[in-house]
Amino acid sequence: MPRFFLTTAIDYANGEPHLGHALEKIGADAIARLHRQLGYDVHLLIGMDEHGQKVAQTAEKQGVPPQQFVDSIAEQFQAMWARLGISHDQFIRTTAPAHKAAVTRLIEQIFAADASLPEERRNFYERSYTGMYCVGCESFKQPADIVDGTCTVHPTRTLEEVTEHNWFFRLSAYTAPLKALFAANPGFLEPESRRNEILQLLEQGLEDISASRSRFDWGVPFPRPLSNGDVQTTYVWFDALPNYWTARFFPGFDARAAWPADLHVIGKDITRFHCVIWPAMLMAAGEPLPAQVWAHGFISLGGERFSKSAGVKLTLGEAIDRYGVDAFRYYLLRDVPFDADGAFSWERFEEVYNSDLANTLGNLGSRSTAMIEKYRAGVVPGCSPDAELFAAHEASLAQARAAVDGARRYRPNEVVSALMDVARRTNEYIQRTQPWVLAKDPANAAALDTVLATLAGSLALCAAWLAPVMPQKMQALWEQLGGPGDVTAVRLDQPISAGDWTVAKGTPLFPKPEAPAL
RNA sequence: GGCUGGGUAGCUCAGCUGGUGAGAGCGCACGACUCAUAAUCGUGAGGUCGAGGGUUCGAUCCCCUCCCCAGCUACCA
Repeated sequence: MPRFFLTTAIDYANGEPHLGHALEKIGADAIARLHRQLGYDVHLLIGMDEHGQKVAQTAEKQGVPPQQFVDSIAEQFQAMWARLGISHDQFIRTTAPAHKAAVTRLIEQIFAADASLPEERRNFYERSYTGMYCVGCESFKQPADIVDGTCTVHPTRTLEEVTEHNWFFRLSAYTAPLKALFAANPGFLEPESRRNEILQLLEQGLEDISASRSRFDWGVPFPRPLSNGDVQTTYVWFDALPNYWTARFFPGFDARAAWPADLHVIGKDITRFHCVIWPAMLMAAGEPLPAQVWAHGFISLGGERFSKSAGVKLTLGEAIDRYGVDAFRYYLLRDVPFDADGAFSWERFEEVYNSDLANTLGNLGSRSTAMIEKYRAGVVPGCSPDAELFAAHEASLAQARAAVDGARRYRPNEVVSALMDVARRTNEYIQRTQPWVLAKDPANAAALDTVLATLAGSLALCAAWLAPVMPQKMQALWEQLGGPGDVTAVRLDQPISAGDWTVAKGTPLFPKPEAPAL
């Protein structure tokens, strides 16, 4: 069984989970579930990035120790992922001892490689950095952030010129190797628009970056002291990025988490870190690179990019409560292409729920199970389904598969649309064959058998293929059809037959909200 | 400023390397049907394919200029 190891970005522990976090997890979860049902041995890794200055500051403002603070944030995130049905195999936290030890190990691995290099080529070296420091932000400012001698956030504070002595990482040495990587394997970063940004960056040439910090200590101590004896704190990205690599050093993890990963699912705002710094670190350490990075887009709200302030207008809880978890997952995956941005709106959510879920799919389930009960006492005829219709279905399934495990990967929204094609096509088929007319004349029994078998078979396909998107609702549909066991265990790469199942029409899968009284 | 991507029916978007009548879903209008969650099916509505110019026998798709939107332009993450 081939292995598929995918990760999401670890979420920064300085606030509550919001729609943007959810989009990434739901997308990665759908990809993971689809791969499981396609026969892969999947390992989905998610987690929290809990170090760094902002976390320490936020904890201080709330008057709690940082560890206690991140513990409560991590709890909130995990509760949300459970509620959303995220099927991760591992939840990593960068404050875990196993992670911290492994980060040290990776950095030491780079130092070990440096031992055989001449000094001017070593990856880690000490250097003084002089920059404009804003006391308000407690961080150095780049020229672009400085207007009239002050930072844009704190115009009343004067910037101070501060010199800091740090460990540096020779990122500049990786300009050429990274260019070679993209030349040999353009697909390392998808989609293409994001790749172009990185290629442009490489064209400009990379600058070295600091790998340690002196101004705060909420992090992993940098493994080697400076020549003056000071022990600094590892720069957060040298702590956060390695989580993908450190996951396998946790107790109980084995080959499924073996490095390298097959896929990093990240937001488009952090491609630079995952496609430049991270591969450079791995090259320095002599480690293999992940197979692919997928940068998804963002979801906006009311025309504005999603952020904490926008989160005030929309909490995940109310979005989930509107039509249920599965409908929320469906809406996000259906309406936000995984390679571009999308917009959230209640109007659109309602439209998608009514049209796709209630009318097209839910009603197809209702009418099909009703007819099988009415005309065949609930038993699905054992004959073959309509060959022509199923040939068309097969074409849709091929598209769905290509969208997740082929030329178009990874686009769960295309899987969703391919399966809606199946449902729509089946509704047309019903209208065309008119089973209620066939049922009136016993001479048409064989034809009616074929129609009913086709309906059950088509619905079984929908249930199995949409289970990765809507696990609970599709399990309910599967049970109404009389399918055996757990729908999430159904293999998508093998034939699915509903012959001889016993259906039981239940309550509507996607009930429409009560119409307002006029 | 530089770079990248985009501007196609009311809405969300497809349209591979240029070629007979520019498409889908939703919404809308009309019609059909009754198995079904007043659901479904069919038909239609005719959008200067951002603007202007160019190349070509012919361009939504190629080139140039301009306008508008989004993103990136590196150590907060």
